[in-house]
Amino acid sequence: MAQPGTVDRILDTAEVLFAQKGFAETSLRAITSKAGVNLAAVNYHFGSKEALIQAVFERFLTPFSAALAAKLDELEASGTPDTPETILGIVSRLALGTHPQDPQRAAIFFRLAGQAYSQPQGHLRQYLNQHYGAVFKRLQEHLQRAVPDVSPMELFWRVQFSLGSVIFTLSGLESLQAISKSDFKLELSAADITQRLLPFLVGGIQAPVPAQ
Amino acid sequence: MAQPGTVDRILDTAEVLFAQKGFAETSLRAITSKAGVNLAAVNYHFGSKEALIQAVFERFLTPFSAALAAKLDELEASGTPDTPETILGIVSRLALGTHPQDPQRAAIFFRLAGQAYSQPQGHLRQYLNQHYGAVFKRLQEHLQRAVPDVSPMELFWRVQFSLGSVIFTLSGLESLQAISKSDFKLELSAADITQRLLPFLVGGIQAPVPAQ
DNA sequence: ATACGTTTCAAACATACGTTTGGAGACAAG
DNA sequence: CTTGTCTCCAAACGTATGTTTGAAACGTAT
Repeated sequence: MAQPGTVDRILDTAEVLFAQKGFAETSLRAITSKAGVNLAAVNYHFGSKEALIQAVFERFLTPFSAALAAKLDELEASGTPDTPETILGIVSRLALGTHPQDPQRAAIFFRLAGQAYSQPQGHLRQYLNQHYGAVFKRLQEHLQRAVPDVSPMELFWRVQFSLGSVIFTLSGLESLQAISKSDFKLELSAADITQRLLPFLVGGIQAPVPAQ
Repeated sequence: MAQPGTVDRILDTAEVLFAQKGFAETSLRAITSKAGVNLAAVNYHFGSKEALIQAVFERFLTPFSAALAAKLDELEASGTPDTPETILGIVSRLALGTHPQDPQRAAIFFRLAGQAYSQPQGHLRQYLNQHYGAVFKRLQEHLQRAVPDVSPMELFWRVQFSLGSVIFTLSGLESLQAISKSDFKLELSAADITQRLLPFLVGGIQAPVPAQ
């Protein structure tokens, strides 16, 4: 049988390196040498570099979206009325807590997501939408019930704005933490920042729509 | 003397291609062949590919930050009280209007900025901060006066959140416009989206800070 | 007209990359 | 023991990249 963990070692290493340096800037040689496996292992187990990238996302997103779907089931069963706070709170607690054994994991993932979304060709963007779009739509419907005064199209854009805030902030977390620390002599964790993000997003999502 | 416009033709082409496909994914051969200049021209005129990237940013940011500084002078001289709407309005009108002859130019720049910020090593991020940090600080001070109830640190983070919304949205503009068009049968321009961004950001920036 | 600095150009250089290959080794089934 | 399958590995392949080179072309000033 296979040497135990070759596939996982590749995924673990690739995840970190992709987040650190980007997809194009991370070579298979860098991944395999750091993971302690042979260069050919990536093409043998995954087929290509691009398939490896997709596998990295899949490994993170599948449990996340499953957990999110479960939480939404729970919310609907309980009959709690939708508010922006509860819905966004669910997402943020989930994003930070899907891998509680490794608090850095969430930050890595958001950096990956930032990389994926800034890929202009939109290849990954399309893949993510295709595979996880359903849960995303469901989330948006709950939000719509929470802010009925905001039109669906307006809300669509506000969700995109929110996504931007989250991904951008968490994908540049280290630089921003450094600035914040030197300017305000206060070190903030990813959880701290998420806590600050929440009221910002709530304020933005339920802001009054100008008459136009 | 030089064939007129070699440098500018390179900059024009590089700007578009970098925004379309990213820095690493855009080769000097792609730039020079599309620009109709010799491959060696980049290294002759700029020194290296990285220097070309910096030059592209410089050409856009220098007039923008100068215009922003002038607008802030104007604002201070007029004695108008600071509000989030006026300050963010200045920035957004400037971003869309710095190159009025080419409305697509602003979108290109934000895609570039998105690329730069998602570069994890932060090389460009540092360069941008170093060269244009002063205007940025000044902008933040005005915002602080507009929302005195938000602590400086809280505001710092909210500005970062806002930056994320702007850059993320405008850098992925085409994909988002396509989704919006197919879902809502309505085509939106960059200016339309900026108009929707503004109340979202204002709502976020002046949202109540939780007791904590 | 000549000389000179600048710019352009085709070609080559060195290197790094993703991928492929052919064989060696391990293990289970017949 | 033999066969077959799966995994690992060193090496090589083909290609694309950023950069450098040396000569040709150009415009200007002497």
